[in-house]
Amino acid sequence: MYALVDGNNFYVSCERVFQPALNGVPVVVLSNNDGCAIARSNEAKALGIAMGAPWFQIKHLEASAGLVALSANFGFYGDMSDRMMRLAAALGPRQEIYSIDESFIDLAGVRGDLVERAHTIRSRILQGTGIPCGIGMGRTKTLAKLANHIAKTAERKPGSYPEALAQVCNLEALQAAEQEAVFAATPVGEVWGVGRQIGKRLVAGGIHTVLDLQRMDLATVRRQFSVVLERTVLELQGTPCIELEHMPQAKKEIACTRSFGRAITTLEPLSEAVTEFASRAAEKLRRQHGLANQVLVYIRTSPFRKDDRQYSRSVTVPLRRPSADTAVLVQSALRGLGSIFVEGFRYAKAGVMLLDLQSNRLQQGELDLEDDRMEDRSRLMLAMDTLNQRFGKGKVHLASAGLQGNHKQWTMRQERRTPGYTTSWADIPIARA
DNA sequence: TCTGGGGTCCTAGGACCC
DNA sequence: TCTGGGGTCCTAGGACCC
Repeated sequence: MYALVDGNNFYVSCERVFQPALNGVPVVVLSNNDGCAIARSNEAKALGIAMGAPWFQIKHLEASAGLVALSANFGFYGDMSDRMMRLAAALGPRQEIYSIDESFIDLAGVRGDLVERAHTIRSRILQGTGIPCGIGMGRTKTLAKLANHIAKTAERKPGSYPEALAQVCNLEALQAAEQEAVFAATPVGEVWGVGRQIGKRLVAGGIHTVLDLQRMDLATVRRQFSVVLERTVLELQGTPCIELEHMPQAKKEIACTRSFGRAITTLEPLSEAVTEFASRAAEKLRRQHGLANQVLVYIRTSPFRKDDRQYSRSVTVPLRRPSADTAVLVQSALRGLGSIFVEGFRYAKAGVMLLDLQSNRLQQGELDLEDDRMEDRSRLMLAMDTLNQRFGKGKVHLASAGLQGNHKQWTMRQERRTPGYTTSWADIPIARA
């Protein structure tokens, strides 16, 4: 048995903790560049705002419907997430932190009334962090996800499901007929692993609900779709195929990519951006004690600007030896950039990815005379990381990232940023009696 | 004017080998 | 008259997730 604990409208809920005036108001949190809505309050959903809706298309709701939009404050959300995860962990013996607002809990060996226990944990999270969440439980991770969706929908849209399933839903506690009714009332696209494309194909084939999918013939699913969807059907039928990942796995690739605040046409600001992206990626790589064997860099124009001539290219630069050295990674990325940059386009986005990662504990011994120099380099990297951690991101960086004070042409827009309530001493809220 | 960022897994097809 | 079969590795692209 598994549970899935999931914060409701997570980023919006975080903001509401410190701005209670936002309760009951339609609120969205915007992606980087204030580009599109990535979290919506229930009131915003009720206004018909879709996930990922571009801000410029819904901006008029500010005036007409009192919509409030905030720039994403990921540092703050990450801190709230840690607090929530620590409380959620008490639900069972093992926890997998699946995303910033979701964790799976293995319920093996947990005794007593699971629904009651889940309600207790839910209250503790609400009291301890101010974040409301939904808890779903089932025999497999896919069923737990589904139960979570049912719990949240039952709360948000009374009448959609039995009232008793609101906030906490344990599918195992339902009678067979009740479970069938609930599955028959849930569109197939809500299943974990069924996205837009597969959902469309399923519906075209007459599979409309979770119940339809659960009853599909496995061989047919495999033949017409893939082993991946077959696994999903097995999980819906109660056969576990996806294990709980108790320990966080080392990343297999690390990316840092950004859209620019406005279009870039020349090489110099692109070089600055690529330097910074490679530096950020290198920091992440060192944090997981990894080394990269290849660096990929890409640049592209905006596919949304139909009138612009389009260009999109990437190149992979192999490294002479595995490395986590910012200077090595930046140089490789810049060399790659030089090979794909073409004048005459309006660039909207660039990115650096570190690929073919390995652990630095497995480093191949090398017969060369540079060992001392390499030692010095890794001490330099450690010093840089420590300084940046202590005094703030990017305080120490390579000169090609652009000197501070220079106004960077490519930085993103963030016009509605809220304070770092729990992550910055200067921003700590003050309580008044 | 204006549309995010960071991941994983699977598959098909080509290159290459014996 | 008339040119095999099978395996592995790599890459690009597509689908999914939050």
